Amino acid sequence: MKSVTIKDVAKAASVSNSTVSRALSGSPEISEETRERVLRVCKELNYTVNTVARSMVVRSTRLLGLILTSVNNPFMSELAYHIDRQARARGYNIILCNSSRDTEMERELFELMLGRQVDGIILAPAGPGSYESLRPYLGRIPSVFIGENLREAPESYVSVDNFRGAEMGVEYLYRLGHRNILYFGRRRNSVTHQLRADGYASACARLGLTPMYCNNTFSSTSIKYGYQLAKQAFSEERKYTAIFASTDTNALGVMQAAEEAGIRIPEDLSLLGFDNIRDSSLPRIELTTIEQPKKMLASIALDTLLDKIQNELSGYSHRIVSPTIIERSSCRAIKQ
Amino acid sequence: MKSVTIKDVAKAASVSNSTVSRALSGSPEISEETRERVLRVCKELNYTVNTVARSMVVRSTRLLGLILTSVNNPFMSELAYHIDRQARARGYNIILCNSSRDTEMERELFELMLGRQVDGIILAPAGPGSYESLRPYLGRIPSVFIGENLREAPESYVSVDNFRGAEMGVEYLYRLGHRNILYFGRRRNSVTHQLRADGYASACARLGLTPMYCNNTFSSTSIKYGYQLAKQAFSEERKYTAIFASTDTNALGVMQAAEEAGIRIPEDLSLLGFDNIRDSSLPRIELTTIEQPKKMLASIALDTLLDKIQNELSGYSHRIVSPTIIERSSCRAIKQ
DNA sequence: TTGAAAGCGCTAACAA
DNA sequence: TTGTTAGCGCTTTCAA
Repeated sequence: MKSVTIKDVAKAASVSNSTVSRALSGSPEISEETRERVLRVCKELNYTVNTVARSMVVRSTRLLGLILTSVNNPFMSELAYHIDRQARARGYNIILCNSSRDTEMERELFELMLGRQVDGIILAPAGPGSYESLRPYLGRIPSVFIGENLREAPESYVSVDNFRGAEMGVEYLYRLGHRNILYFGRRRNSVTHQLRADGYASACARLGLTPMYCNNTFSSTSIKYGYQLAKQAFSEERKYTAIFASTDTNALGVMQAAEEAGIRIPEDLSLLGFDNIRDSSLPRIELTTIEQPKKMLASIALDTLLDKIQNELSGYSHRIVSPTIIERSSCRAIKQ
Repeated sequence: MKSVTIKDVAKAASVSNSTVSRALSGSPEISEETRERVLRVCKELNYTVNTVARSMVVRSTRLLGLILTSVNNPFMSELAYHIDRQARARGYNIILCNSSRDTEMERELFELMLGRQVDGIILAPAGPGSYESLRPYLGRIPSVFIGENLREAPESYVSVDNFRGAEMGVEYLYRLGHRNILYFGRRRNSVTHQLRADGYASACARLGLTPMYCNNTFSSTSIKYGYQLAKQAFSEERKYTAIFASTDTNALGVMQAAEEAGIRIPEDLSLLGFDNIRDSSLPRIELTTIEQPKKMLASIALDTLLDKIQNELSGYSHRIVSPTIIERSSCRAIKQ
């Protein structure tokens, strides 16, 4: 498996190494004649450029680190897909890693990426503690965060407007006639979730509703946890006509618990989610939800990062995109 | 953003480059005393090893190429997740790419990975044409395929037993009393799908059933296509009591069309899938299906690849894993 | 238009 | 135990 190098090509074409390099890079300082000859020899010898060697001298790998909490999560995998497609179109490849929402592993991965000389890093923070943990490295490489977990930090990030999204959700349910709305799955250990809960509270205050919460005591969000939480909630008297779940996965858990408890959605209870993961559009699920525009988040994250890299910018930028509401069939209008 | 090199450390610790290198690599040919001093200086200077430079000399990047048709597909993203986790545990990172089921793009990506000097490649082939297209590169790098699309080729692959899985599905439905089973979504442009259809036909023959097909005329499988196909199928008279869908995504499409057509699952029609993607376990979906053990596929693919890399094996191996049936609630027993 | 030579940051012989 | 040196494959001055 010994591979063909520029040297081999040079010898075979009886030119110098630099001439081969010039032919390959499309440099103008070479005659059309020799370029053709060199390129022909490259073909014959099955020459493939060694990007690693090139990286060393040009001081750029055209590699981007993508650190997610888990690709095995529909929101993240969609993000990863779009980031890869767009990065490739611009001549970059992606090194993918999963932090499993573990701050220490995230730090390790960040350092690893640094060692691999990636040109930049896109990171979905494991949690609000990520900033402190990553701080020592942040000045050393262009990076962009996805989500609002690091919004207090002087670093670039792109996120959906979580606060506004939650407000929109409440307003929507209000318009449908709901006056008693339970906010389901509030979590304290995430800025994103804090913002959603705040948006909910703010809209309630404005509309004269009394906020009601069902707190998520688990460390993360999942269908399973949502199910357990909802099961517990359904064992008590229901003082609400609608549930606003903090995430779609939570909502899915609610749906499952409702199914078991014989509570019909939307006939007996309206259910609104947040994120619009792929599962929510499935037949029989048809969850009405607040959409995070994933493709747009991916685009902006990438643009922001490449802009930093290519223009060697040192400042930071905060980009917030608007959520939209996706109406499906888990919410219904009720009479007062 | 000028980074600290081994040279800087050497100077600061007043030793030679090689001593620093030795301290870092945990070599035994160095005194404990100097090692500690060097390591301390590394800390102080925030030294991070330049993996790219190291790769050049050790002729190994500890990077693996992972070429999928699309991470934005629950089966693939789960695979990607497990491959990443296990690769990292063994000191490797993953460069992720999406071929979008495009053979030409797949070829480009393969070549790109070669140029990036990855130590090996795991690839989920775009289609049966992939082998011919990739052939020129195959001898140049250890690689493993996922799925049976390249089963005729003298290359390593790991796959679930698609033929057997389909047989199992038919046997299961037969045991429930079904005698008229429609095979839904047969596709010709994929060996995997051909094998599933063959397994279905074989079991039917053995059990004395008449095979019935609903062919997928689209180039790939998705909920949308499944829905369109099923809508068409439901406009005609139903001569079957059960549908065996070639994939879970197809089954989900069937479910949606059934919902609209007022056909109840499983009361009016039993539905069986293949793959066991995450969506299938969702509340209200509860699709009974043939499981592909994704974590195991990931493990075996990685083991096979690393084995090839580390032992410089040149042969190939075929690993077929057994499918299992996951009973949920989309199939019911009927009386003859 | 071409070639020679230096050097990117690291490891690995070989010498001391 | 440590240092010196060469070299991985490439690009990029600088000279010819």
